Amino acid sequence: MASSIFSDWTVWSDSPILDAISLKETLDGGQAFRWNALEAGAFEGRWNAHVVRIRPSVTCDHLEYAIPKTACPKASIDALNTYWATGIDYSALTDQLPWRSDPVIRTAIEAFPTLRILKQPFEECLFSFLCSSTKQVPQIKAIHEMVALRLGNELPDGSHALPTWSQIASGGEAPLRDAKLGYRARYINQCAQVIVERPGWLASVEQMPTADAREELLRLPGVGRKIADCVLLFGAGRLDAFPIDTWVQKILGQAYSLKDWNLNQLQQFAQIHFGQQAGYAQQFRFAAARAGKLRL
DNA sequence: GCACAGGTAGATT
DNA sequence: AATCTACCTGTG
Repeated sequence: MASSIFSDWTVWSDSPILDAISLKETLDGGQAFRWNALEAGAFEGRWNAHVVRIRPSVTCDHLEYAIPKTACPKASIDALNTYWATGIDYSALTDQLPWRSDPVIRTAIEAFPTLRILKQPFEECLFSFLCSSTKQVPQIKAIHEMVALRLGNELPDGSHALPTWSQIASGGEAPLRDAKLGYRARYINQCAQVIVERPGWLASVEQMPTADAREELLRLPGVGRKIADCVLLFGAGRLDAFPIDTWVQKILGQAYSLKDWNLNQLQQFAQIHFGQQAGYAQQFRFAAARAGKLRL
């Protein structure tokens, strides 16, 4: 076997414990778009300047990781813990969801018992979901690779990071069009121009209370309620953010008999019935719906 | 050829 | 305030 640029597999002592199906759904179910499956249940992912591999241990009671030999181990493990929000007790949160009274939630948790919400870099997450409108996961992933290759810094393994907003702004719209972003290219370029004109603004948005942060994100071209809530949920740990897309709309319509409700009414319903973990509950329903576990 | 895919913004009822 | 429609590209 050829020598690898990656370190040996190492125990990730603070790792979450996930079954294989929940792990795949968490990494490749539409929250993040830069994870790829390797052999033997392992995954390789990229965010900011990090390239990380993870896999279940032989005994499946923790995860192991590997990083490029040139990477700083301490920075990498800190980044992993942040990305996975390992400080949050997801098994306790799962138990707080209304599965006892809600058969949809119960079915979804049975299918993906250890599903988690990632805490991705806020600025990258905004880019990701600007790419996502009326696109399917494989296409979104392909777009990410093309944009990274054209505009992002090279990483230790020869692949590329996603570009910073500054790099996107400098590149203009053309490379985004080349990356098959279509009409989204104009929005992304406009966002980049706005963001570089206001240094520190986007970072400050991440720190705001959820409602204020959402209001700020909605000022960006191409960012509507759904994308804003995805960025808050998957990029800022706001589990109360509740993105309503075509899937969720269908689920709420069928399973909760809310067929003729409009988006605002559905938002209200979610806030009242699913509360502080509304977004987490939504991700369970979304995963179950996509897996065909719900009658829709 | 044509509808549809984890939307949004602007125009038109 | 609710309902069209254009906007790109890929897939079935």
